[in-house]
Amino acid sequence: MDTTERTDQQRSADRRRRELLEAADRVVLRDGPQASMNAIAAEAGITKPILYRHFGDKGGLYAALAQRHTDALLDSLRAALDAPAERRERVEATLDTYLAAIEARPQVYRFLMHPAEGGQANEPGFDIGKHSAPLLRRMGEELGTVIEERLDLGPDSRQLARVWGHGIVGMMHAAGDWWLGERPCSRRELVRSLADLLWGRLAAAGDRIGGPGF
Amino acid sequence: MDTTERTDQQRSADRRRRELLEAADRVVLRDGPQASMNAIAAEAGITKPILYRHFGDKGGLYAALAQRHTDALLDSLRAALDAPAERRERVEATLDTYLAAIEARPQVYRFLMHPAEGGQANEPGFDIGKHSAPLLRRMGEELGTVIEERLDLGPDSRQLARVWGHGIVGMMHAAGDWWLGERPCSRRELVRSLADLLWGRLAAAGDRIGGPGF
DNA sequence: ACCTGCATGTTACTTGCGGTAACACGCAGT
DNA sequence: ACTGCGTGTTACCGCAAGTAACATGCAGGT
Repeated sequence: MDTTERTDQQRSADRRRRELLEAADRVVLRDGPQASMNAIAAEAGITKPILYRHFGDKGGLYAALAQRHTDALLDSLRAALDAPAERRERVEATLDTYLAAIEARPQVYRFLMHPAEGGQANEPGFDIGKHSAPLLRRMGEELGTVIEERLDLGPDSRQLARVWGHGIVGMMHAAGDWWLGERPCSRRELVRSLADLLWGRLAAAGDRIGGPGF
Repeated sequence: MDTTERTDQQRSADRRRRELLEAADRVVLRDGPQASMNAIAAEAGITKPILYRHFGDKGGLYAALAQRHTDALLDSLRAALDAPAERRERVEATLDTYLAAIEARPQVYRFLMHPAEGGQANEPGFDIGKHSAPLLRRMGEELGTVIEERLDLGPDSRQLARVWGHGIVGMMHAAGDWWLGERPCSRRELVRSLADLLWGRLAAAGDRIGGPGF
């Protein structure tokens, strides 16, 4: 039957695709976001056109690659979010999970955050990276959904939850990016500081002597 | 005298430099961050090598361009931060100033946030765009300084203030980016929602029926 | 056995960009 | 008139994305 035949072929193609993605992964892990198609093909032991047959263009490959890592990270975050503990504990666990991930694989993380590197970006027929960070968006939406599901925010809760989701994710991201570059403190301290911020310590803080305060 | 002569030349060079930057500005405003050196040169009515004589490489041009806008935006933010009003009012004014800026010139804003486009990045002697967003970093540092200057945060206030600075800026950025793409609400509403987040409404919110809440 | 279809792989090319070398003009000062 | 120097050009290199055209291995039908 052609169904079994096609299934066989499809499975083989899927396997190949996964192998290629893993090779690409290794290269990105080594070279960061500016990994070239040639380098990826070489790592996989093949040549460029095959990559293009499998993924269309560089944007396709990057999207597939990004989705793998994004899915994995989102799973971890969901686990931290779903842990049986107090709200503050879970917020801290979520922040810590994210920071641990970017700490473990900075190159991959940079790739996920800034995949628009493509270069001249000819985009003949397709618009790769029209806005830059699919991971940020997905995390923001996800967190927004969770917040809306579980918190009682009164009217406009949907809007508010989504804004907060994107806002919190952005806070996490920017602080993590800065922290990763300068390492001004331990991860634990960073987590506590950010959680404190979310817990309203900014509003609660007293003014410093000499001025009305921020 | 050679002093006056050199001053003349230097002034002429500076004028030229400013003209070139304005031409580059126009192109970036039109084409976004992927504006090519050729296009910028053409807009300025000259050819590539002159750009390279003035700015060294693309990174140099982008850095100069970024600094102009970054300085301007930071000035606006400082003004909002320094207004004579309650803390909450000023936080909202600052958020609104930033959002108004990115709303007015999305292309420029995208350029400032993702200038790492460099491409193959030969980097013969220099490392352009090693981390991606100088504007974010500068805003984060600036805000951190302001917070530390004016708020009494107890011990470790320096660390805490810097973390908060980068965190708040990141929140502003991510939420703004998302908002700019989807326009899910008015700017005013967005500002209020973010200020509410910073004011601890996340911690204060009640659980929804059926679960322990986020 | 033979031909056909198809996926897989290759080499060799085009296009477009960042960046540079070498050459040409204009205009001070001696 | 000759020299230095800043301004401008054309023509080129290297490299990366993406593509066309050709080769090969392996099903399955006749």
